Amino acid sequence: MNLAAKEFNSMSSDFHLQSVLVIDDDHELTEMLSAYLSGMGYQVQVKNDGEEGLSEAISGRHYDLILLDVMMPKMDGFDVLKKLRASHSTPVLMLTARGDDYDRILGLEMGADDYLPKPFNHRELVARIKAIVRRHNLSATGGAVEQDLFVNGIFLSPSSQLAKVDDVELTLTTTEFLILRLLMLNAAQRVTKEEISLKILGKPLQAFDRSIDMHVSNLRKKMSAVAVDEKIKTIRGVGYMLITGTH
Amino acid sequence: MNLAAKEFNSMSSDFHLQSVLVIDDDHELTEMLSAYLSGMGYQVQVKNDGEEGLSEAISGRHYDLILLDVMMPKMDGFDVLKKLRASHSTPVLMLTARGDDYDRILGLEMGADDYLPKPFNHRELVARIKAIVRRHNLSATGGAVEQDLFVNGIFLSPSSQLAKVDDVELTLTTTEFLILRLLMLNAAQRVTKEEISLKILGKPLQAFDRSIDMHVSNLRKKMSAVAVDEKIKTIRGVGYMLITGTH
DNA sequence: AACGTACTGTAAAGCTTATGTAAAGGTGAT
DNA sequence: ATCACCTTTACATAAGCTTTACAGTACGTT
Repeated sequence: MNLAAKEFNSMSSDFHLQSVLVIDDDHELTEMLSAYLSGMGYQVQVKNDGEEGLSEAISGRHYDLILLDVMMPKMDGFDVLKKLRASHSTPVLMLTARGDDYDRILGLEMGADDYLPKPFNHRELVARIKAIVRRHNLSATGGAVEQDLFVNGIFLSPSSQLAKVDDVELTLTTTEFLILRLLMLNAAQRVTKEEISLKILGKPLQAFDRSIDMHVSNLRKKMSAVAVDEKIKTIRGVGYMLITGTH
Repeated sequence: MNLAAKEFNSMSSDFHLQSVLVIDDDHELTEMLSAYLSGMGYQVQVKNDGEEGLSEAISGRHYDLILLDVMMPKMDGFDVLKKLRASHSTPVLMLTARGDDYDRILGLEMGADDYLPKPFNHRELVARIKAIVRRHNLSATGGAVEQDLFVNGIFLSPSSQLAKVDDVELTLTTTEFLILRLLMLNAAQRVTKEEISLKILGKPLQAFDRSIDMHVSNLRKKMSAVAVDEKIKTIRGVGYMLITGTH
C-alpha cells in the first residue's frame, strides 16, 4: 500500500481526508508544505513551535501523520517526540537539517518512523510518507474493513489485495490495484487523470507526465489476457472510465 | 447563467486565462512573452525585477498565473515566491535557466506549481500553463456535482459524459458534449456562436471561423442517426437553439 | 421574379495533440 | 547487489479540432 491507501480506506467507509500535522519553526517551509499537501487533498495543520505542536498532537484530534522538525526553539523535535510517544503512536516523520546532530539521530531509537534530511524535494517527501503509511497500516489491521468490489466481471478484494477477472486471478502491482479500485469505485463515471494522480500517486499531474497512461496500459494488458471485452474506456483529454456493461 | 458557466467550466478541457503576470529581468524575453500571451487574448502585466514583481503580485490585483524567473538582481525568484506564498496561493510557473542553483530548486520544489527550464518553446510553455490551470480549477470546483439533464428526448449525464437520444447511447467528443450541454442548459433560448466559442472553445469567435458550425453539424448528424425530429434549430446570423418540443 | 449578398451545411483535407506502448532509466526495498 | 516496480523516453497511431471548398439557403433589393 502506498500514500493513497489511507485515503482510499476512508473513501469506502467515510469521506474524510487524511490529515497531517506539520511542526516546524521555519515559516517559509511550513507555508510550502501546507500549500503542497493541501494541493494533494490533505487537511493540513501547522504549528510553528514545539510546545504548540505537541499540544496539538495530543489534543485529541486525530492525525494520520506528523511531520516534525528537529531544530526548534523552546522544545526541540526529540522532546516533542518523547512526550508524544508517552500516549500516542501516530506516525512521525522527522525533518532534520544538515548540521543536526546525526549521532543523536542515529543513536536514539525514540519511535520516529523515518528521518528526512533537508533540503528535500517533493518526490522524497512523498516516498517517505508512502513508506510510513504502508508500515503503519500493516500493523494497524483492526480498522475499518473494506468492501470487496465486483463490477463487470472484475472482482477486487482490498483486504487481500486480490484481483480476479472472470474468476482468473491477476497479479497486479499496488498502484495498478489502487487505480483499478478507484475506477471501480467510480464505475461508469469519468475519473480524471488529475484525480488519479493526486489520489493514487500522491502528486499533482505534471505536463507531459505519462505514468498514469502506463499504469492503465499495463492494467489493460493484464486484463485483456483473461477477458476479451474492454473494461477501461479512454475519455480523451479527460481521463478514464470503467465500463459497467449495463448500457 | 453565471452558475451554469461556472459549472461548465469545471468540465471544460480548455480554460481561458484572464491575466498573467510576468516577472523577469530579461527585457527581450518579457517582450516576447507579452506579445505572445497578449496575442492569445490574455491580459499581460510585466515587471522586470523581483521587488516590483512581488509588490505587483500582492498589490490586490488578481492574477490567474505568475511566470517567475529565478535569476534576477536584488530579489531572486525564490525570495519572491517565498514572500508571495505567505499570503497568496496564485499559481506560479518558475522559469529556470541552466546553471541555476539546482539544490535550491530541489529544496524549494514544492513552492511553485511547476518549473520550466530556459530556453523553452511556445508549445512547452502552453502545455505547462494548461496543466497548472487545469489543476487549479480542479481543486476549486472539485466537489461540485453536476446535474443530469433531460430535454426533448435527449439525456445528458456529465459524470459519465454519456449522451442518450431516445434511449440510444451516442458517442460524442468532449467538445460536442459540451456544446450540447450548453444548448440544453439554455433550452428554447438562443445561444450565440460568440457565446459558444468563448465558453466551450475558450477563444473569441473569429471571422470566417466555421468550427462551431462543424461541431453542430456533427452533433446533428449523430443525433439524426437515432431520432428523426430536429433537435437543434439554426438562428441565422445569431447562433443555435435547442428545440424543446413543447412549442 | 430575378438578382446579389451574406450566411449556413457539410464533405474532405490538414493539422495538432492525446494516447498506446515498448523499451530504457531510475529508485526504494530486500 | 538484485529485484520489483514506477517513471521517463520515444515514436507510431489515433482522435478530433479546424480550415478549406463548394453547394445550398435565406433574405433584402431592384
